[in-house]
Amino acid sequence: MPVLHERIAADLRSLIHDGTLAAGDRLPTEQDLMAQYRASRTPVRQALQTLANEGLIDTATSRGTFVREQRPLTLHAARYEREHREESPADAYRSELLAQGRAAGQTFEMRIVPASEAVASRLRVAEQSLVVQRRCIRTVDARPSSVQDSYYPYDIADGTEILSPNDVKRGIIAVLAEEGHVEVGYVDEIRPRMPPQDDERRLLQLGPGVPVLDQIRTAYTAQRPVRLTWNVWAADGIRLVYELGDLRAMHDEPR
Amino acid sequence: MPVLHERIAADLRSLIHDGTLAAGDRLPTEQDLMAQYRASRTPVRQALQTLANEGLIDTATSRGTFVREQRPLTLHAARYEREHREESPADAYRSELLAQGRAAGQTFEMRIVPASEAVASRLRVAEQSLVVQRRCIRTVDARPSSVQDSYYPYDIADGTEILSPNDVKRGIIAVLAEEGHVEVGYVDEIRPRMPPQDDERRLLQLGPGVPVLDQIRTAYTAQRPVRLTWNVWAADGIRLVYELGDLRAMHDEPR
DNA sequence: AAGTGGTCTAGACCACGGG
DNA sequence: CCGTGGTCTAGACCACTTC
Repeated sequence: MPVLHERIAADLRSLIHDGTLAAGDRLPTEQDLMAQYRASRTPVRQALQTLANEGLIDTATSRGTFVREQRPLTLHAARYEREHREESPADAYRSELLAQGRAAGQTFEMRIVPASEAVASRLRVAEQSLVVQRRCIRTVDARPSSVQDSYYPYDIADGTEILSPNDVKRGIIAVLAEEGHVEVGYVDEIRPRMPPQDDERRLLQLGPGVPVLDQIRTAYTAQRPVRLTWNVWAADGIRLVYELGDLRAMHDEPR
Repeated sequence: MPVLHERIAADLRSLIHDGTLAAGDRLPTEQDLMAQYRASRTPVRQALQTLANEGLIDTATSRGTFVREQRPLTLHAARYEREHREESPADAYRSELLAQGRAAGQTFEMRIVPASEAVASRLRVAEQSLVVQRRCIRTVDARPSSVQDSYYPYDIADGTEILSPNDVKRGIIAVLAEEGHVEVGYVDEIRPRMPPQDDERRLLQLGPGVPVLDQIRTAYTAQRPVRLTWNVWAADGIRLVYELGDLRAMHDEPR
């Protein structure tokens, strides 16, 4: 038989998995659990920390411990259908959320910043040279879901709507294309990262110990990289899907 | 100023980041830290647990606490070059590791098992119907790196090398093609998952609290799904790269 | 045998949120 | 004000590794 804190964790995990404790429900207090297991606070708190690490619960100081919503968002990062339908990415994002019964919101912000090493090497510009950063904080069901920073070389953005501080309805990719920068492909890097920087924690409203997922897309014309889109997702809230090849005949959704 | 355990964690984190403590080095013992900070064991252990969650250290019972190797493996899950060069996936994997100065190893195992719900829905076979499972445990630098389970519908595998208990040199995709099952595309699902099941923890030699990344590839012919390849990676040890579109002119490597 | 991390007890004080 | 989780002290015993 495992040790006490593991038994407590296993018991609570079962209650959550079998639905006795549903999303949003409050768990027994630490005092309750101490009484129930005739244990001291240490193993009780260790069990709760384990579950918090698993993303099953959230603790709220002075209020209690609550079962976390477990509905990861599914996003098609590359989709056969879309490539052949000319929908703008922003619209695709919104319609994909709606299809999953989620409410999408976003805030925009435009800044001109010196390129960090990570941005410069991908856009192939000099470090510290100016790039346009368009930040989009996306919310799902009124909770922050991702921080998306898109970067453009300044020489490309200059004099275009890319410098607009607002959402560009037809999509930045279309703007780039009109300016003669037609994207022909992109490279996506997917990298889980252990707990985020403090500012990311705030933006995404993450508890400590919750990892994030970077999705870094570098888009190219036939000549050069023209766009870098850096998404940071809460790791336990996201599922990315890449569809490759000719899947016309295959359009069912795996679960 | 933050609380004690956060200061201890921050101090140790700095020592690791600035190289004072290098990969493989042993950290001060809990007793040392208690003396150094004139603290009790609780905040010391909490600090160490924080770092363990961040994937920075490993604790080894009775031996000490050690700085963890921090060199994520980069794998091209989809690559323009490869699609046009006809290298078998297994070879591509090995050569990619070699290019990063890593030593690759793998063990094979073949079993015939009833399809779980997750497998059945993706391969579009009945739940509990028989499928062929080929398990490949991959090691990098003599440490387990991923567990890869490939599943094939039994009617397709029957009478082919897919039932062989050994590695198939030219690759299973080639075998499938010879049998008339030519893959035309695939769907990849990328899903971070909070700490893994106990058996996965053992196979991947993961500490508690370390998340994993599922990469689930369902490959299709023009008619049906014929292959399901389910990779489980230690989340902090992997970076996946997808190259899409015509990137012939663009073949530099982002960092 | 000595030292290490893993587990657990029994207390304490605090800040914060809600009646 | 009271209950909650967050932090911390000061001990204890254990299993295991290393010498």
